[in-house]
Amino acid sequence: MIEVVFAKLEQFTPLTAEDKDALRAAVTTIEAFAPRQDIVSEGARPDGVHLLLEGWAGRYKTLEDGARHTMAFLIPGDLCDVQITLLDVMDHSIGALSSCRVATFGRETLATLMGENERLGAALMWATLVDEAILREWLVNLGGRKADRRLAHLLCEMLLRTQAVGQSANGKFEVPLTQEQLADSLGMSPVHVNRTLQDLRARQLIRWEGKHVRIEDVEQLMAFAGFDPTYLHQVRSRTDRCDD
Amino acid sequence: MIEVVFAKLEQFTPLTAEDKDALRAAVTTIEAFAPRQDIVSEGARPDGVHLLLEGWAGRYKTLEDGARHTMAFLIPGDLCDVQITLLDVMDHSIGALSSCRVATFGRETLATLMGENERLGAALMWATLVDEAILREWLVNLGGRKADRRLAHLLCEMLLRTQAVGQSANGKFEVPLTQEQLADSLGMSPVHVNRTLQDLRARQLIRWEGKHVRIEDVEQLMAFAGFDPTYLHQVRSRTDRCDD
DNA sequence: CGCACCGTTGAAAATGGTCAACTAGGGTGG
DNA sequence: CCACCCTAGTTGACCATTTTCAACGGTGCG
Repeated sequence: MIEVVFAKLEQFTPLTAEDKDALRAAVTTIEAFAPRQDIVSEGARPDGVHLLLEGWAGRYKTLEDGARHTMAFLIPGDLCDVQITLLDVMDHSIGALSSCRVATFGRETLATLMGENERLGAALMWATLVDEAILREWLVNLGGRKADRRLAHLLCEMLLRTQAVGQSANGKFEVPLTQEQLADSLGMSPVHVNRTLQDLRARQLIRWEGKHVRIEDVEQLMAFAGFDPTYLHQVRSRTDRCDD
Repeated sequence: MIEVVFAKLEQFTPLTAEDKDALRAAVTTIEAFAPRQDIVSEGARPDGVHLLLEGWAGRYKTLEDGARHTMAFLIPGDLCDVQITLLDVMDHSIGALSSCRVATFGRETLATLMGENERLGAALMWATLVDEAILREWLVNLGGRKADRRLAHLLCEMLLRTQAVGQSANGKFEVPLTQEQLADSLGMSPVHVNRTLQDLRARQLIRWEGKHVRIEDVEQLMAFAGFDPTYLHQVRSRTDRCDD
């Protein structure tokens, strides 16, 4: 199950069997989380580094008025908090959006591992830099694009990211989110997300079946969204793979 | 002139005279940039790490339609690209917003320095983590707050950040930006920035004199904006200082 | 069966964008 | 020194997008 993180990291550089064993050995616990449950809470000083194995989670803050804003979607293979824990307190929370399984690494274990194993260290560093690049793109997406392009852009990103860890096939992937959770990340109301999704469906850009999205013509959706995949820094290109 | 970065880093931890000398010695060049000139361009692979000494710069991307979105304001003492250059290509640009002076560190010089000097390494790491925290807060600001609160929130941040490097006194600081540049960072039109500024002035929350902003009652502005300074992770509190 | 959650719809209202014009100030060339 | 021009800030009127409120239908589950 931890294999998913290998797929993630190997977008950047191939890992040896020893690298993988070392990572496997660094895992201290594996826990399950229910939807809406916090994996790491604001104000806490977590003891370990969390790796998402199954399900989706979100990085979020709660505003004065009680509204929630999601700053990142975390999918299987994503590390939640490699660096952040170096600061005194978490300035945001990480919460499960669907049912999740989460592995925890000991903080020091991982730190020494990154120090000793240069390839692994670089791969983990690359992963956090990509997360930051995604954050920047989200800011641009929110600040500069209208609702329909914005949603389309998010879906393009989801396609490429799920593809990279073998969670999509033939342009079809699972989005285990409610429209409200999507709304919280896009800075729009749930109602408008609903209408915008309908609009994208009407334009034949996407197909939505239950919790699954299918994108027939990726080129067309990317053109509509103004999507440029450079920011994902997926060095080694990857073809679709089936879920295992 | 490089002293400004000491003020910045000492928000996190005090530096010794040797630390400061080491940093000073790592500087290879100091350059001037005119407004609208790029300091680092998208697509480039910069050779050094840039430190802003004077003036303001912005991290930005250009959208499909030619619009520009600013993802961060950089003020004196800020490092532009400590980590980003580890990736293959810059996925965004850094441009001067006012007249700037910029110091450049040799990439390797700084890397070995961070490796050898633990205190300096930690301070620089802290600085980049804070930059990331600011990015997250901007995302929330953009996604979750209406125009007036959003602008007010940005001004609160600017006050605290300029204060921290001795660039503000008695709630008054310079904002060397046009309303259009503000608009590019807030995801709103220049016209609406103008009207929103007038609104804040009418509410007596801010005073705007030329390129200078004065905030009489910080508490009130923060309350209006829903501003919580935690995300700036200013460990060591600092009082106002005069420009030198 | 009934409750809770989610997606969906309609209509009214608010927020912010666009367009166009006008002003004020600073610099430049005649 | 003045005319000119460019930029930045400002204003008004109109329009587009998005939010809000309220209601309804389906579905899964205790």
